[in-house]
Amino acid sequence: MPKRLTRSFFRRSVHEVAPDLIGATLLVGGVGGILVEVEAYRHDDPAAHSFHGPTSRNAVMFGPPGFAYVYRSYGLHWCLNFVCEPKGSASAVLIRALEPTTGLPVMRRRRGMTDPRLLCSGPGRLCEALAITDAQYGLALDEPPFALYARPGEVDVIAGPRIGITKAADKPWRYGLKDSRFLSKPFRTKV
DNA sequence: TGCCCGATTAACT
DNA sequence: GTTAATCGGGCAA
Repeated sequence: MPKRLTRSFFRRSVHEVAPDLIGATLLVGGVGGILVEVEAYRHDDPAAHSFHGPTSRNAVMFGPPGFAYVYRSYGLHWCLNFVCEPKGSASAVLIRALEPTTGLPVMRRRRGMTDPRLLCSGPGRLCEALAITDAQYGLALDEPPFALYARPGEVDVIAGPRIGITKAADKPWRYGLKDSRFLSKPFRTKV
């Protein structure tokens, strides 16, 4: 079994942590798979929830790294982030997609569909499949129900613009597993 | 206090 | 391609 990641893994720049998460395995309550798509958000990034300073929603982003930031998106969906960098820098990695490997029947039931490519390909879909809600807000990522495992070897990581934002939309801070069929959207191949 | 918009998704035309 | 569902945050008044 690959090495277990501890919270010290997150004590680095969000732009080092984010690409290093691609290929790692995330399980929540024993259900999950291989991370194939994430995005980095920095405290000085106008698109980041922490940009305007601490609020009750983003408070965990201003705490120590290695904890879960969960927020409601569009009043409907939950989105999962991993807090990074030294305490107070308020940076986080948005977990956008994973390749389901463990607990497929549970995920199919929660999502109400069977196509494995639609189970966790998108931040809201992923949270529904893994049963992430505000109940996981602020929990440590190296303790149950979370379990993270380092990727077994090197992988091809590709970068591109982030999705669904209008501010700082030109920054290539979306990272993905090259040629994965489980991305929420394909990365535009360079011409 | 009220208004607009957003790190989305599924179901439409 | 467009749109409804649905609600907290930021900002103007």
